Amino acid sequence: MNGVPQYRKLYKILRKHILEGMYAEGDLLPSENELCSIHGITRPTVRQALEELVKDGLILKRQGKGSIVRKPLRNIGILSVAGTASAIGHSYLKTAILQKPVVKSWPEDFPFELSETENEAGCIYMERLRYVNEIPLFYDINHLPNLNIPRITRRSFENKSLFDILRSHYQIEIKGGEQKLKAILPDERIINLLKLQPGQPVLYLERKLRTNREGFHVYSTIWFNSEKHAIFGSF
Amino acid sequence: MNGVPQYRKLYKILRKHILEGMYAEGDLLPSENELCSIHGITRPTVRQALEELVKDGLILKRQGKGSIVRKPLRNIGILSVAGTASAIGHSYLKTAILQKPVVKSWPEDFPFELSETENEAGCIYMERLRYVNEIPLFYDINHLPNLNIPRITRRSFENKSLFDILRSHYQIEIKGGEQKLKAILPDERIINLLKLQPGQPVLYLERKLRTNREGFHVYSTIWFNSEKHAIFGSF
DNA sequence: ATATTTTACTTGTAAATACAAGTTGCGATG
DNA sequence: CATCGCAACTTGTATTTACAAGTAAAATAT
Repeated sequence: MNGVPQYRKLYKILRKHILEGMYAEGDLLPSENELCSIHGITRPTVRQALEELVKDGLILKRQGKGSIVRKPLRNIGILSVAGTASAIGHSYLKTAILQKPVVKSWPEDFPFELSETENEAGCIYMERLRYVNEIPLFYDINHLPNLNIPRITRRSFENKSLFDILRSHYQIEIKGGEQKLKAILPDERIINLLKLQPGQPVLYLERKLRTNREGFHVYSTIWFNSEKHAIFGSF
Repeated sequence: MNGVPQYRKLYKILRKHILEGMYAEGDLLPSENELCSIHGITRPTVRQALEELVKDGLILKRQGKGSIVRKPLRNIGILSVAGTASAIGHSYLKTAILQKPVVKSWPEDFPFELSETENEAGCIYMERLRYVNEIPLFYDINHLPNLNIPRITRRSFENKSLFDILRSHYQIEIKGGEQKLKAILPDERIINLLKLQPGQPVLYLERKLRTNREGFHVYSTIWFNSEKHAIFGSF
């Protein structure tokens, strides 16, 4: 546990408290000075931890008032999904692996620009279908460069997020990314996979995710049935 | 110009330099220590400015290396739009006001939850249609609470962003927000406004934007033709 | 009682300083 | 000549201190 910065530790503690419901929406966190004396650190360090929470959208700060707790959102991977009828309990989420990770060469018509090293390394490819309450919600395909990720094709991905595995086994963390969003009429294959009605549109996303390894990106293409659930974003 | 914090001034300078192309993509900014001596401020202040640029996605930082400049994106209001064929020059963007700001009561079926004060104040309503190269790209309706924004119904909005007017005349700045995204088949009215083919889907967004005035939100509903242009996001 | 001022809190900005940790290139060493 | 290691950079983390500015409630004056 050492090697983890103090502000990071405090961030994780506060994050846990908020997500576990120790505070109601609109409650104030302890003041910065209180957090200092509680955890035996100084104010700039505390402020760094709070800054992270602001980035997550878990608090907002008001000068003269304090740090206000906001309602947390449910996430699926790094996708935030909001139900129109009811919230999605993570217990009802299921993942089917349609294609286990395999080594391939990059597709000819790959929609993203690749760096030299990524191109030479070849790629790992996988396909997943995610269900909520037994109904398919979205289908995604993922490409990542075959760079220093040994044995990834052997790992079991059932009920584990790709991002969790990258983080825990390879110390690869998602730091951000870019995405392109469209509404499209999907082709036959997607219609069958997501069990869509004819003429029913889907959200189509292309994303390039940045990681803590420079030049190592995760590329995802996602088809999302937004009839009953919407994609939710906070910024 | 006093009253503006130093880190904010430096942020604006660096932002300008990056957007005006003083640096190519991948270039390094001057080091933090160099920026300190150039502008006569200390490192924490410089780091605050750089932090803002990171948030904007204009730079990324690598420990031991420096602050790397990234390619800037074009924005329309607070929407980022990427062209599939060619980039959108802002000179080709046109705005038509379908409904000038008027005072109304909040709609019955308003999709957002309102605070007490917002509810009592009533709302300002406006509709716009935005064109790129004479082709309608998206239609948006906006609701904002009628709280301390005198004479807004009198102002001209031609070629001026709603957000620009809120900022310059009322010191209201957008600090963030939440959005819900879906792919839908639009109704007749939207089909006509955006000149869509029958059966052609659109991106539908509902957003609630937070401002520096507590309890003052801007609510937008957007129908976006994503056939030729996609919505682009950085996170 | 009500309105105003004060006070005690909150977060925001800023300086000066120190050391840790990652990156890169130069130079000594084999 | 090739390689290793060191030195000189870079950003990351952390402390200490000070004052400014916004908020809200208590104290005071009207």
